Amino acid sequence: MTASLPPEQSAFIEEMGQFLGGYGMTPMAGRMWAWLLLCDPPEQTAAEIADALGASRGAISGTARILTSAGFIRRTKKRGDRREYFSSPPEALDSMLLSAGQIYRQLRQIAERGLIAAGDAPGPRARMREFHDVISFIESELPRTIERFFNERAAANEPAPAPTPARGEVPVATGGKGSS
Amino acid sequence: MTASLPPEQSAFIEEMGQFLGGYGMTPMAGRMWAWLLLCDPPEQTAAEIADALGASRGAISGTARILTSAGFIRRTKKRGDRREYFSSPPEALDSMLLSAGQIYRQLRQIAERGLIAAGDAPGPRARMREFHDVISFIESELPRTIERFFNERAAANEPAPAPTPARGEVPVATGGKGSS
DNA sequence: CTGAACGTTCAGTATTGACTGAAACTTCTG
DNA sequence: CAGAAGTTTCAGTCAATACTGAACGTTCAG
Repeated sequence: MTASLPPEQSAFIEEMGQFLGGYGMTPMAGRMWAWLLLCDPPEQTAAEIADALGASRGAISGTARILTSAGFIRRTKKRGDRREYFSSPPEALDSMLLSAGQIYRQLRQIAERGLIAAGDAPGPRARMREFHDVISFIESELPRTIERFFNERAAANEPAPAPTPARGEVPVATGGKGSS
Repeated sequence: MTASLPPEQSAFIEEMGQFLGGYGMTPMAGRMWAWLLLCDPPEQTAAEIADALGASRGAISGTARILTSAGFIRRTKKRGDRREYFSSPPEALDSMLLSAGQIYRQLRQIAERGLIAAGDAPGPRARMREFHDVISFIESELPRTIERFFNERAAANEPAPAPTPARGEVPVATGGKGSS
């Protein structure tokens, strides 16, 4: 409503909404995450988010809980301030990839039950076995691939072999922003 | 439903329905695919499927089109027989994994537009860059992982032919794609 | 040619669930 | 303590959509 965002931004927000909305989450979850990815003070209050997205406070509240429990956003509370700040931390990406991995895990579990359901009929059993094996392979390989990404990038960014190569090497501008 | 299936089978069917239903496809698509994975004559007519799933012909017809265009099932028409036979071919798994890969592709494209939307504000740009790079990496690595599975399995099957002829089952496509 | 079996299309229905908005609850200021 | 600012909860609304069932089109047998 009050939010007249640049068209590219509202387009991105809407696309993320449709994307996540199409894959099990709510559209609002996608919009909120998108906004927290591109908002300029990286930490925003519920009111600011609601205003930017033209959504009700209730929707923000409910969505915030979902996104928090999924590890997509972080809630920060400051003493002496009733307000609660939301932000999209670097770990959000890990959480997202982890969630994607969980999909394969879930499907593999279903495939296992399907293998039982197939009984000992050779045809069905062969088809189900194939189904299960492919899923199972992806399930086990995906985390390895993800880890490889972070290893490679850490090596590229930090030639010094630090013992704790935290992946969030981007210094999230903590503090330093005035009140609005 | 006219056909009362074993509880494990209907459980599997329902789980697949809920799974695919939860991720963008319709529940019926999941149920139908599940049934084609575990039905004993691997090729079934629309009427048989409708009966097994307790669904209407219309639902089967619409779902069949979706699944066919997605490459999840195969339609076979025999001359001298008006009926049309549906089956779940081995390539269905490739199609499924390909679809999963497309998800990352789609998300990467959204991330690119997000990068534009971020403009040149350092904070948003850094977050969006990270977002984009992770997705992009997975997008490019996943096909490689899939190919590796088929290569490894083909290597395991090729030098030592299966000791059990397994009755005229279709020999699963042995890495049939002209990859090189 | 006539009739029947099969598949497709489409309007209608029922369900789901995402979002709104107001009321209740909590936390900080004067 | 009283009042205000902020957040959560929840019933209600609205739109999306998955499925049904009947009518239509099509193909093969008699």
